[in-house]
Amino acid sequence: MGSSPTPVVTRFAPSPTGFLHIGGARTALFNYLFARHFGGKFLLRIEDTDRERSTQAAIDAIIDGMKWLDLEWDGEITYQFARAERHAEVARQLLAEGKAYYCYATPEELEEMRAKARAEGRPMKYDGRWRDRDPSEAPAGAKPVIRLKAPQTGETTINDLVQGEVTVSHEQLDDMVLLRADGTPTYMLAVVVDDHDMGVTHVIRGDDHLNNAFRQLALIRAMGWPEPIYAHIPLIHGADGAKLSKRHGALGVTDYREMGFLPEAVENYLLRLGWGYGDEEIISRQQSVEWFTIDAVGRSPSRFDLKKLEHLNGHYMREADDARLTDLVKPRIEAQLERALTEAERAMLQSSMKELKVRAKTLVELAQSALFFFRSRPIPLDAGAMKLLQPPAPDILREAYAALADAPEWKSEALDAAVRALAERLGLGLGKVAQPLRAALTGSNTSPGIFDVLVGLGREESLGRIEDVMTSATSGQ
RNA sequence: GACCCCUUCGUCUAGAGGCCUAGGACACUACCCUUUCACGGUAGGAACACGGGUUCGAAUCCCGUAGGGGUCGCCA
Repeated sequence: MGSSPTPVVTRFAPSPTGFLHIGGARTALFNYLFARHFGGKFLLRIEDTDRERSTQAAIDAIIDGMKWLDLEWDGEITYQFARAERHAEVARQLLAEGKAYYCYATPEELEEMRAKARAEGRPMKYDGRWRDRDPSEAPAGAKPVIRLKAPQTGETTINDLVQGEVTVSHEQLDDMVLLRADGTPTYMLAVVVDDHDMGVTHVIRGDDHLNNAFRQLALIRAMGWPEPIYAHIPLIHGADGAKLSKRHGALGVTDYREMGFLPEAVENYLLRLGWGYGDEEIISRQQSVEWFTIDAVGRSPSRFDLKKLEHLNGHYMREADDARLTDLVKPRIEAQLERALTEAERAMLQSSMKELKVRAKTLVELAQSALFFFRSRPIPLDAGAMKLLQPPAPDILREAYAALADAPEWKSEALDAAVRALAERLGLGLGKVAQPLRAALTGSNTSPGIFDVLVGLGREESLGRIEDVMTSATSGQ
């Protein structure tokens, strides 16, 4: 493993204006893995300088999502807004050094400027009209912003760990606002100051920030601070190829928890989105820390594929501990049933988990498939079950009832033997007997193995359910 | 509009000049297993955006074209 000359410090810096979305989660994951790979630090900073849009609920949701994915950050969370005075101090320093200046241009003026630039096919940037003007020319009573004097000639090349060498001409840069008219810092100022003060060595973020990097670098250079290493990772796109948004059903990372996904499945999926390690598909946390390198991240955006996530989730559910799955699925079942499960029922659920989990791709499906165990008699029958109970099923069930009732013990092997013997005696395939039984016992045409169902349900409940459909078949319709 | 980035099966990717008649995974199809559904196994269809170079040889290097994406706020 390579060791960095300086300790690696990465950071995840979401703005709390909504939940932790799936793209943000991936950015956090990459930052986390990169730091852990090098034995460095992974910091969390909440960019709450937009007082209008930042909410405590969003902060809670982000932290909740990070914890769910087990992305443990080092040290305390940094809240950007709390550092506003420090940001302003940097702006004033730049002003004092002549590297920044007051600008009195009004919003209307700027709007007009942009419209004109666009019409003339020029970059839509601030034209620097107050750059060299004397503040004495300022309109009376107008509140100025502070702008950075950005370089106007030459070019900057960033050696991005993901994007490679990217060069932008300084003519493309404009004098960005550092401090707003109300004295609060802009994002551009805040990130640069915070990253510096926090000792961030590697800025790993979405490539929607690639252009910002050049402007931020101008500020860093004005301050004479060390430049961080950048890695701009491609965004996740929806199935239609456009930037992921709510429309694509890509919600907060914790919405995937609601949808019944396991965090390790989401993590594995996110990791493989835009990154690969040979033909490896199933990758543990330990392996990913060991294998992860940022330069192996692809440069092209990738699309979100729920099917693959489901497949991965099915895999991780099969591997998951039965007790853990039981705890996760129990509340879902209770919600459906609108009652609590007894201790005995919980135990039964757990002992059936081995059979149940191989058939489900999500916890939602798992809960659904386990529901029949806890229904009270007579259990509801779905369309598939009704079909299986058409004649001659009732007659077969009568025979089955007797055979099962006579079984020497209520164990899988004994019941298996009894039912097979019956099928043979009737000259039928096992399926001809098992399917009606399944319908009677589970109310559906799909379920775990019929003998596991019988054992799980127990003798009394099983025979009772068979009896229910026998009687309703004779009396009904 | 300007600038920046991207382009291998439907999707995620392997591939860093000959190992590629392009590999794996998801999805799909067929078959096997089988009491149903899954799981598992086997097989199959499916891609180097296009056009020029460079080279003995290009998915891999260069240049164009087309398409897609991103950014251009006193938002972050």
